Order: sequence, then structure tokens, then C-alpha cells
Amino acid sequence: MADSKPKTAGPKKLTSLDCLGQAAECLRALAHPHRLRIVQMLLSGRYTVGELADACEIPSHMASEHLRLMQRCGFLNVAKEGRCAYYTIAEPHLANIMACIEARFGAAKASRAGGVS
Amino acid sequence: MADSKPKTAGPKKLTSLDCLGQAAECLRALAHPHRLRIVQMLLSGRYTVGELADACEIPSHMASEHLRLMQRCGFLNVAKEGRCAYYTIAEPHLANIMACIEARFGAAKASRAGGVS
DNA sequence: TTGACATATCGGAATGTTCCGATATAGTGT
DNA sequence: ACACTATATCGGAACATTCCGATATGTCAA
Repeated sequence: MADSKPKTAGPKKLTSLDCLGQAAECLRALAHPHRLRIVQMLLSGRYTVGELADACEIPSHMASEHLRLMQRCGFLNVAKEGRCAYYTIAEPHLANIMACIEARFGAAKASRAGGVS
Repeated sequence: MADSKPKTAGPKKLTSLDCLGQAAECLRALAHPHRLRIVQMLLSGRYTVGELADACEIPSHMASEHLRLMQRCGFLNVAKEGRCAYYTIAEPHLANIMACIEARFGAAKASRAGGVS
């Protein structure tokens, strides 16, 4: 094992590059301001494409694309009712990740409290 | 008009698109399997470019690029000693996010593949 | 000095992402 | 039937990212 140098801590086992690849894909699916806002809204209820598009200030066909992307990652579910499509969160871990993001960027007042580092 | 439909929960205030934009940038900086591995290692100690490159199975000049990218986001610090450059974590929130990622991708199914090394 | 090593940087090809207009599909009401 | 609304999809331009080889910089040892 590549363990010849226990420099600081140590008994941390690494995740395989394979799993990390999946994780990276999911992070990329989240790494967009409009998609983050969509997830943030959806964590508190269900919304239609149009409502989500309004909240993000984008045309609804673009919201639809973001939604489809996240649906294909398994992040979201969709339920069609009449002519509306209601999206909901399908992956419960999104709440945790969003909480981390809000802890760093949402609540902590970005203007000077340490900024980036 | 904004919230004429308290569908499920409700009193969740949205983060500004501006902050979400910064968050998305940071997520993109993390969204790469080699960079995730680097962060994971660094969370348990300090390592040189070459060690990190070995662990990721990439040439060291590529590790150097990933490292520089994360340094410019404020994620990492570097300390040069002799001809080695030791990198360390600068942004403590990375531990939280990494914990979320490991909870979802590291523990769930990688428990025995052991693969990488 | 030279040589070997560790890290960093440059230029560019291949690939991926984001955005937009145009169009398609589907449900509702007249 | 028709018009209208809500979503979804297509094609492509503009832009960004990833990777690689070549090269540059800086350090140590002889």
C-alpha cells in the first residue's frame, strides 16, 4: 500500500478514482447558478418549469434543459399534471450538499467575513 | 406573485443568484476526479505535487495545473521547501463538502472493491 | 560549472458546456 | 376544428475545460 508516509493524520482510506468520477459528474450537474437555485427551491416544495424559470430569470425552455440534465443524474423526479410538469427532489443527499453550500455562501455574508480564504 | 403557492414547506429564503454563481464556480473547481482525490488526500495531511500526481496516476505537470486551479479559488495553500512544494487545505469548508461526497459515493458501495491501491 | 530532479508554464487540439432561436408535442378551453 | 399555454427538443454559435508535449524555472549534489 502506498502508506509509507504517515505525515499528519493517516488512517484515511481513499475513495476509488472510479467513484470519484461519478461524484465529479454529480458536482458538475450541480455547478451552475440556475441549477443551484432550482435545487434550493425544490428542497422546499414542488414547482413547475415555469415557476422555476421565473425564479431564475431565464426562458422556460432553458429551465427545462437544466431540469432534464438533473433528472438524468437521478437528482429529480417529474410528475405531469394537466399541462404542467411538477418537479421534485429525488436524491435526498442533495439536502446535505446544499446545506454545505449555504453554510459557506448563503448565510455567511460574503462581503468580507474572510471571503475566499 | 412570488409565493402565492406555499406548496410544501415554505419559509426558505433563496440565496442570491450572485452568491450561487460563486458557489457554482467553487463546485466546478472541485468537479473533477483527480481534484477530488487531491482534496481527499490533502484533508489528511500535506503532500507534494509528485505524491499527489502519483496517487492520481497522472503526470506531475498536470497535477500542478489542478493544484494551481484550486489554489486560485482559495482552496489550497502552498509552502515551498527546497525543491518540493507542499500543498495544504486552506478552506476548512472543504472537509464538510468532502464528507457529503464520501457519504454518498465513498461508503455506499466502494467498501470492498479496493481497486485503486 | 554540469546534470538530475521537482515544479510550473505555454500553445494548441479535442472535447464539453451554455445559451439561444426555432420548432415540436401535448393539454385546455372555445 | 381553432387558438392558446406549458414543456420539450433540435441545431448550432460562442465559450470553457481537459489533456498533452515541449519548455522554462528553481534547487540540490558532485
